[in-house]
Amino acid sequence: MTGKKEAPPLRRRGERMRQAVLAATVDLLATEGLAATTVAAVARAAGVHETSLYRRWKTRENLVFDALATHSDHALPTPDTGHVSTDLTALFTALARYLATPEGAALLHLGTVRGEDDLEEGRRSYWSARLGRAEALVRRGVERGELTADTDPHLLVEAVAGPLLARVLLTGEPLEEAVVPRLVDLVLDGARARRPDQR
Amino acid sequence: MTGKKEAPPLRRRGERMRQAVLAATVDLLATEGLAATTVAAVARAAGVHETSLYRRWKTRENLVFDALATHSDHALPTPDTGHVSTDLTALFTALARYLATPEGAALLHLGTVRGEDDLEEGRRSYWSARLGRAEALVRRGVERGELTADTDPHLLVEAVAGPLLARVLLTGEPLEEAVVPRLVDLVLDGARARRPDQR
DNA sequence: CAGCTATCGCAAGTCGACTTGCTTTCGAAA
DNA sequence: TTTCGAAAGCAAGTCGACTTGCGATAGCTG
Repeated sequence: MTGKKEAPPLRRRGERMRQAVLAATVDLLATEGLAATTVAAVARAAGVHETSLYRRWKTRENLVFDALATHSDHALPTPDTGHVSTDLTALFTALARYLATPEGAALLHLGTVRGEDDLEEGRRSYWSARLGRAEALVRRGVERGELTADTDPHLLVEAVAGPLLARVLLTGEPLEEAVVPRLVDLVLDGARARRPDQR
Repeated sequence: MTGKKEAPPLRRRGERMRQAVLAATVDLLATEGLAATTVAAVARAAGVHETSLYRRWKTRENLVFDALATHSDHALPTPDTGHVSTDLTALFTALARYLATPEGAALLHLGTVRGEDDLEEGRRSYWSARLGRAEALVRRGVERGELTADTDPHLLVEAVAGPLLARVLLTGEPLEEAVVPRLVDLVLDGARARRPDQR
């Protein structure tokens, strides 16, 4: 036997526990699928009690979404090629690619805002942050003179991102990457065609 | 007493039962909210056994979605003003207005495609039908010469509808009707700007 | 190192979605 | 009218999400 205790129940607390649980969740998600990623299963895999999960994340959806949101951070680039078109295409192609994976689809489904007030704030802020990143690309394009000053970055980004999300969530269409540049071109052309006296 | 039977347990079957249940579901949804619209509650309200609901609709989500889908049929117009811009604006303004209601939001949430194969076919076909209706408007515009022949109706419609859905589902933004004409203009301008030699 | 408290472990239980096996009855064809 | 299969009623039970109350302890603070 080792000199140390054989298997101290491996008490996890605070941030350490959080990390272990999120890792176990992502792992379960990838290997067993969303349906099998039950709260009890995650608790077992992470060596933590089920109640603790509920106390920290309140609901299963919060837990899984948190895990996926944290995990997805490393999946989306922040391109800066000097051209709005290229930047947007790169960013949203990566998004499309990610949404085509099981994890991406799950993230999208669980990232849906249901109630009004509660702690869904996490969901809202997550998407706001992601879309905000894309809006920055557009703003840089405006500063470079590629787009007119009256361009609405928010609307423009929504027009590109919305269809991608809608495909996955609504019609379940394959979401080929080829649509991304077509969408970007369509929307950018539309933005450039706008007359400045537009109200 | 009446000459007829006083209260024969009001046996409902087949199509009659279906109508009664869907009506009861919509009613519950409107008065008590989505959370209170439990399968047991619907069964009680419709005077039908819970098991019967499961046998016909398989899941609660299918039931509620079916009820809302049937109900929403009367909420969306099929405009024909002679101009693509006006037509699309009218159609999607109505959609935006509907999505702003509790029923509309619920429909959107429950209309989300989750699994792959099963009987989610209803969801997919529902949205395909709606979007197809909008695509017809675009096609008419092409025939009238308002848009070039290489216009992709599917992509164009997605570009307008996607952002509306995304707002409700993801960021939960208010979804003011004013964005609809702006979106329509943006996308139509983009479509008109496309060069025919585009691959 | 003693003390304190937020955090976690644990047991027991609620609730609603969904299933299964069996009986009853409607309703239409023979 | 008789008959017979599909559709509905009914009972009992599984399963997973979520709650509650209480006892145990980790781990920072003085």
